[in-house]
Amino acid sequence: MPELPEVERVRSSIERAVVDLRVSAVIVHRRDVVTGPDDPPGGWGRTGETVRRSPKPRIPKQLLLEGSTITAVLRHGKQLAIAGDASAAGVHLGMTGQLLFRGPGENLDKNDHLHVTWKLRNDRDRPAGRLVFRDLRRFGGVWAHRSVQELVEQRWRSLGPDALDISAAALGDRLRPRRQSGSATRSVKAALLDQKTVAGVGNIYADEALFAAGISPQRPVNRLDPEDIRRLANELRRILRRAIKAGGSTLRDYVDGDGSSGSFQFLHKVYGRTGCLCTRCGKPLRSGQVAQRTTVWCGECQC
DNA sequence: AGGATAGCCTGCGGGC
DNA sequence: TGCCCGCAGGCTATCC
Repeated sequence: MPELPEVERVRSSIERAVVDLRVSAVIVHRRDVVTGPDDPPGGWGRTGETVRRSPKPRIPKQLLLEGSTITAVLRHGKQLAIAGDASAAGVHLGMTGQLLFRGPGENLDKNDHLHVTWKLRNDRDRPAGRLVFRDLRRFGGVWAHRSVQELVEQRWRSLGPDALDISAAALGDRLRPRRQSGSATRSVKAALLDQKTVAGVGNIYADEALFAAGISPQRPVNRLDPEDIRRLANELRRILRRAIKAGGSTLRDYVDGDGSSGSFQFLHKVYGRTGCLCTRCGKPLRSGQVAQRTTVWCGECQC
């Protein structure tokens, strides 16, 4: 659910609250949500044939910001990084993840899917609240790194350019199949959801951008002309910016770092509106599976 | 190489 | 009321 606009709201709200504070202690309530710099990329014991929930090595607390002063909170696509002066923590919210700031008096239930707590102190060494990572379904996680450079190298380098300021030229370049192999061309929706094409787009904003650009989600990428790509890049940037202004889309779990929900869900033109009438032509919107995801579009306005 | 698929995880709403 | 089923969805591994 959190896509680029929601993650950007989390970033700015958290950054405002925690920059210049020092992490006096970090508490990992659930070790399997944390991945260390030398762990396998998918995390430890979380995948495939490996024994699930196998014991994993303890990660030194200094790698999870303990003792660091927070210098910035960064974002690329849907990924966050809390930068400290001695280490950096990557945070991915997945479906239901939340990064929340709580002031000194404010309480949270430790048993309520709370996985990591960073205790914060100000420059006079007084308690200044805490930052917590919550995640009901645990599709998200926290990545411990020695530095922001290491985090970017290991986790962000393989991602495409950030969708918020993607140019038509960059989008066109990324959409083009890496190698021409016969007729194997994926749909534009599948390409948009692929974080290596462009970082930050999920199911909601893919559908909204394709509707705004008048392009069918099923259209193969090799049948997009330069004008289609120009419109798609423009609409993508425009919708993401409007969504950030509206505080993002809150469907169920999403709130920003202060606990505020968004209102862009009221401005969706297609997502979640199967059978409703198209705002442009008045015909009912259709839905189906595209790129293995529930997709809503207008059969009249998008081709 | 890219596409389809399964699996991770929990809560909720619909149907019976 | 209560149970079962399907669905929601970001990402990775695996197989085709």
